[in-house]
Amino acid sequence: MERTKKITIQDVARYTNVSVGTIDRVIHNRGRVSPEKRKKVEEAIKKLNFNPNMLARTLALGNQFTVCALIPSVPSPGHYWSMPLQGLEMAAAQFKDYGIITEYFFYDLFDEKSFIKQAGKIAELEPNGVVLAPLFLQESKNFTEKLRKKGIPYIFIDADIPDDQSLSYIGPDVKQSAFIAGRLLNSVLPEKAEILIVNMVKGFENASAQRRIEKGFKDYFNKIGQEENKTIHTLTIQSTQKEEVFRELTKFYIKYPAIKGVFVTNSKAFLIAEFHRLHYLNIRLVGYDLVPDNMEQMKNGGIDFIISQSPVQQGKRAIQTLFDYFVWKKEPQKIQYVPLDIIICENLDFYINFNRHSQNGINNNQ
Amino acid sequence: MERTKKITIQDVARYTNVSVGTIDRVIHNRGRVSPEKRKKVEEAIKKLNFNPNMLARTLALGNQFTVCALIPSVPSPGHYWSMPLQGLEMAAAQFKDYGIITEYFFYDLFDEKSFIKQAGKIAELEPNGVVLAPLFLQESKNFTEKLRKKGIPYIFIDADIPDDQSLSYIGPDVKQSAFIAGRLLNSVLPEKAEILIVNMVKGFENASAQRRIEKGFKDYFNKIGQEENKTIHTLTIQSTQKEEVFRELTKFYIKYPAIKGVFVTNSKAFLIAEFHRLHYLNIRLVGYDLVPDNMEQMKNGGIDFIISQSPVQQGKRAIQTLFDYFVWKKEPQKIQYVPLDIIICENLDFYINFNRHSQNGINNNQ
DNA sequence: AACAAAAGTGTGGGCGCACACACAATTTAT
DNA sequence: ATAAATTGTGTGTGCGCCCACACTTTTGTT
Repeated sequence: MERTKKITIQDVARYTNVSVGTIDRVIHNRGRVSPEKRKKVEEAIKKLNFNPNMLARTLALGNQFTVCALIPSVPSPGHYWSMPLQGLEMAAAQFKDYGIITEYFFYDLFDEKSFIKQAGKIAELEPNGVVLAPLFLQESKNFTEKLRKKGIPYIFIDADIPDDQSLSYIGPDVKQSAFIAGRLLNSVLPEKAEILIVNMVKGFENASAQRRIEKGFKDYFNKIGQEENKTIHTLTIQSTQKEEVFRELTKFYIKYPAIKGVFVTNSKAFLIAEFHRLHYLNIRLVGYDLVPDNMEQMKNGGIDFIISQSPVQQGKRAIQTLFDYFVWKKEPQKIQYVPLDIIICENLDFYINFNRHSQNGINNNQ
Repeated sequence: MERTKKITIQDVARYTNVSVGTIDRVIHNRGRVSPEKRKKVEEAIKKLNFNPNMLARTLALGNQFTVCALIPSVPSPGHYWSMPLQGLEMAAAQFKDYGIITEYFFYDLFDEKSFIKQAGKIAELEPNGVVLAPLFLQESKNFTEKLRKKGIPYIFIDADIPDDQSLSYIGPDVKQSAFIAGRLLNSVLPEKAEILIVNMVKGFENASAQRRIEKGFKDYFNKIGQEENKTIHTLTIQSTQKEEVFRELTKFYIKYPAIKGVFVTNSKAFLIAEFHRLHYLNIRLVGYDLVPDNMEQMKNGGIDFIISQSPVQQGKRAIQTLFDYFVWKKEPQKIQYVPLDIIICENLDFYINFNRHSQNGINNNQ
């Protein structure tokens, strides 16, 4: 078909009888151009509908930006943190040719020392930007303070530290996610029922998130005026080890045998599901995150609902945001909540498949 | 920080003591290079980890691709089809500088003549690729046949024509979406209940999709062994006009006053919700698509679940797929199902907000 | 052997843009 | 008045890559 000739800076120059240099000057308005010509050029740009070719611009500028990502390591293939990582990598590939260089620093989810160590490395590198999952509260605060002093912008993913001067937070609205959990669990429970919230903590993870989840969950039942009908217990287990969890659960269920629904505030709902299955307990279960263990339990009916917080998106978005910030000088929104997907047995497969394949990415040709 | 010098074709040339021309020849293996040098170059590329800069390549090649999108027009701001369009536009902006030129052709959802007319225009233009929503079955078949003859690849979005030789289908798995609807409705219904499926058709839309939805919905109840407990009625209304719909509903509900749950197979669930509200009917309701009217009814409790089929994603994906096909010569998957999001009152806002803002897009800086 | 054809290789121009620099036309300072 | 600083403008080079073309060497043919 007849090609709509794309107009270049040269076309504008010819049209206005000035040199490309002048055009360039008015585009970047760095002065040195007479008012008349400037006006003529500006009009021509409008009239010809000229937009600079970003590829050429990027190529000509040739500047580079390094961004460091500080996230938990991925101990096993299907682990939760493989998903944000995947998103980061996809976006990194996409923007590679734009001069975005992405480096990854992994820390042990249960060892704040490793966090400090890796954070130190990043601080030393002095990158142009940082993406971090601030799972250790105090250590993260120390780190971001250092970054602030050096003038390095940083973005939180997955968990937030409110009131911190981060460039942006990209992750779930935890309170709302708890509301959803409440709603979902409530929908499959009888009018009157006892409910259990299970917290599992190990190490010194950013526990404020868990507390906010718990609160949101309870708030939901207040909000809908069900606080009379539903008794909500809380069980906090200082481990994610199966044996330990099972022991605590046994103890609890003996004491409170009337539990009809359970809400697990982290990605370990599958443990509870296993327990239920083992003891032939017919208890509704809601949990977080589309990890393989949870998917398996969902498929065989041990988990009723999974709330997924777009982990891949989070990674992608983070890089995207920094890219926009660096290259287009676009100030991001301070808070970027991601979709909270409700997963049930029936739509499970789509979420698995859709995110696997070359979701997007300019450059996924190898 | 010390910048990881990105290696170029020149570096490879210097390293291997051959000219860039030769390097270029082996990269695109278009022959004319002796076996020894070829080997040396290939090794060097591996060793130096050279990847060609896609920006430079695109710039140098300078070829253009026109893609035409044939979709329903957007009669009002919040209309369903504004969302796929939004996705198309976002992706179009993203790939503009890569030489992808996107043109839109709109047809009237209720007028197959307009479809034929617009399709004719596209055929005349002979673009490099086409994205179409094949809502008119026969007309679409005629169109794609013409495209096939001309060797123009095309992609279906939103609705599929099975067994057609399209490059790809990007849209929901309708059967599965109906399963989800069944599951959701069932979860909020008593053990024994009467259910109503409402079809609304106007004009000659691709009705096979609706039939597949209906079948999938019924299949779900068979699958879970509830066909005994649930009586499923079907009501087909030949209009989407409020008055007409209300009249038919009245007639139906008088005849079958025991209906406890309704499943609407298109995006007009809000009409049913209004009717229920008007007559103080406490009936559970499941429908499709996050259009403003539905959102409003969901907020005031008239709709329990909305299933959303990632409309924005569909548009984005379509352009992305053609881009990959043209520029990277990447053969797409024949079927690309999109996520089926389950929307409830509690997560509604996220879906609204998240898709509005610069979801992504290299080039959204103006 | 002589010469044509083919294979192998390097050079240079161009894609669209940014920017440094040279120079001309001012304006300002001395 | 002249030198100096300032403003206005054009030219040229390079970003990394692709490709047409000229050139050299090898191979094949009668």
